[in-house]
Amino acid sequence: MQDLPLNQILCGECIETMRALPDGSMDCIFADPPYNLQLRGELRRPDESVVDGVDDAWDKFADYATYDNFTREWLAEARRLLTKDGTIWVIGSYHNVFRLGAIMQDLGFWILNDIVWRKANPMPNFRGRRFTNAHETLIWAARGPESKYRFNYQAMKALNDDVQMRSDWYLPLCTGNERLRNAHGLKLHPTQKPESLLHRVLIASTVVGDIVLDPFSGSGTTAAMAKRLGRHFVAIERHPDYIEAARARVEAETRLSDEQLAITPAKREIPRVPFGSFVEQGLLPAGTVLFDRQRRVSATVMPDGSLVSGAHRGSIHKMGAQLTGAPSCNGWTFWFFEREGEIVTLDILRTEQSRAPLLNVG
Amino acid sequence: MQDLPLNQILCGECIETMRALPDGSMDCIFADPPYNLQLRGELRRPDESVVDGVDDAWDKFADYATYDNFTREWLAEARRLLTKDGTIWVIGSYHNVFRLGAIMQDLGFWILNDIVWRKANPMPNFRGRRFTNAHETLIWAARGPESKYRFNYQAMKALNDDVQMRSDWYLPLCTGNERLRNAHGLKLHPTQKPESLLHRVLIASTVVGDIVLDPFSGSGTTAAMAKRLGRHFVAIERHPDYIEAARARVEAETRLSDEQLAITPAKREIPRVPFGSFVEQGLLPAGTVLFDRQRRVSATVMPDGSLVSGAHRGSIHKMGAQLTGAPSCNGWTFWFFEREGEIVTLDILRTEQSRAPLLNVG
DNA sequence: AGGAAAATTGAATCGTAAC
DNA sequence: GGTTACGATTCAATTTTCC
Repeated sequence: MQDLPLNQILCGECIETMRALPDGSMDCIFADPPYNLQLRGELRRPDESVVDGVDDAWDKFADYATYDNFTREWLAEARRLLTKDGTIWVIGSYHNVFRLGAIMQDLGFWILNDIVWRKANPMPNFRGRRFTNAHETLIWAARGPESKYRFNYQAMKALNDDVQMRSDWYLPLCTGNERLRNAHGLKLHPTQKPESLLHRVLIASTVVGDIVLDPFSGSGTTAAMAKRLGRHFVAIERHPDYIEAARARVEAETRLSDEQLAITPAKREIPRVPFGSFVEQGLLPAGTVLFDRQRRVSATVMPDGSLVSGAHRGSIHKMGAQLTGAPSCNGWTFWFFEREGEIVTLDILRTEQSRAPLLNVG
Repeated sequence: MQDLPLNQILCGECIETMRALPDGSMDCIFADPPYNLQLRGELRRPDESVVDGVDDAWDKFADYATYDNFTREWLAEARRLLTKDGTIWVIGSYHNVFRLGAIMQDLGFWILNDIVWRKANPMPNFRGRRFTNAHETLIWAARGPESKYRFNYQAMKALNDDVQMRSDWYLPLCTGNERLRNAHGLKLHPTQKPESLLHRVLIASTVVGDIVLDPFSGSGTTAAMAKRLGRHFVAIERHPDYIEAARARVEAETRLSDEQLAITPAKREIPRVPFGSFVEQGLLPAGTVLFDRQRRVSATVMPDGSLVSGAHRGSIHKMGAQLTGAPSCNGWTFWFFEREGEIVTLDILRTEQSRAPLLNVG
């Protein structure tokens, strides 16, 4: 672990570069391999604009056998690099994920979960010929059935408003300022993953100081999030433009403080804090008006900690779901309110609470 | 289609029984194959009660190769039985779905979507060692890449509050009265699928009168829902207890009325009416001036139903495309004209026509 | 400046009836 | 079966432009 090229983005072919790294040197691997999309013609939106699809050479394979051989090779190397108790995450779509999963099983990986990344804002199906392809799949696997892999259960539970994190994650695409762009203002990389996805992956399955490998680094999301979260990374990428941009991105990233990095202890569950306790304590007065990020819906806080909006009344979660028509809703992150002229998330109450243990309402 | 054992639950081994059915006889197939779950020992809840998992003999395979061979055999038969434009649905979990999907692709099936069934009430992860396994995956595939498969897009959109249906479906498990039970009140089948799931599958990909095959019929959900929705079924099951229960279940089921079975029709299935027929009937006089929404271009209606603008002459579609430089154009929604002081879309002619069948111009 | 309307965009395997 | 021409089809989130 001494001569590892830590916290670097290595330039080279993925398989070849992995071969130069020592056995059992990685605590975790995140891999976003080519999807082998096999797009045929150009696709237009109903307004006649052309969809900018993935037509890069790196996503072209002659046939399934060629793709499988490539997949088997890099996955075998990945398994060799993983520590005995390490885990690997591989992301894909229906075009390739079945081949990925089957080959992983054949190589001896032990699948722990398949995770569905439900996209908040997927591209629609413009021709009305299929269901909106609104998700991608992550396979999370241990090196083998006997691995004592790491899973930060309590941290995941805390991230999910104190109920077990499910295998379906609802996260937005990488857009706006987060998306890296070239000199012409066009997206640098066609498939840049959102930081929120890597954040959850790393928090779930690694600890501070762990070494994370990304064999298909691309725009460097894994590397950047590893640095932010106090993990080490080894990233591999072959395209010089991506490497240059990713290095600048990592450079600009700052590591969080140890305090911020202290995740929920795995031993015992932190007492769940009901929303109503904040109202009781006057930290959020009854009568306060909450609204969502877009200010499309609003509701008023009642003295018992319920929300009222029109004829509806319910918990912060129920009301968020009801007013948006969603099956469920995390009220802590859904609602916002105004405080000292600023708009703040409801979740700030819990954040501040955890830093001030004297106000324990457990 | 004459000697098919329609609307019966056949007793026998799945592959062998399929072999006796003729090529291209099934419009749709729904398959819920064994999951190859490799549960090591009993699973206990925190209160020490035993979780009633899948441990039936039919779900045991020696290794991946054995499972793959079985899978390849029944999927090959399924493909033979499918009509040219038929589709197949296969459901699985991370234990087996990657092998299913890869083999389907190898056999020539063309995947249309992978659908995530998000369970409203999944079993929690009692040990806290993984994410709650809260979904199963359905693979929806056509017989091949050139299939003109059926997808009732408008019906799915209507089911989803008029936004197109996504690839993630949120549906409850099969519980309560819907769950078949034996004489002891215990669940009859370990993996009985909810009727809502089959309802959506059948409404999405079949029409009234279609023939649906279920090679792993189990508790008969596919057969029951096919009968209710006016589809024919051929079901295969080898376990006598399941067959008996499923036959009684189907018997008790009633077919909905034709009225209740009417779904939102797709526009492309409504008979076409040539634009010229409206001119012939005088519903739109020759000489009428058409213009686009922004009144940027205009054209005059000729007696033969063509449009003229400057030196150009052509159909409503060709002219719309030509005058805007677009590669194609739907003239019906592109053009407007003035009627009784109001600006109306050209498409109003077809709308009014369909409401006044006496004006039949067929 | 501020608010409203318009434009942009995303890992996409995205026609078919009629002649 | 091949060819031609019709004509169906989009959601959410940002960002940019317009008033």
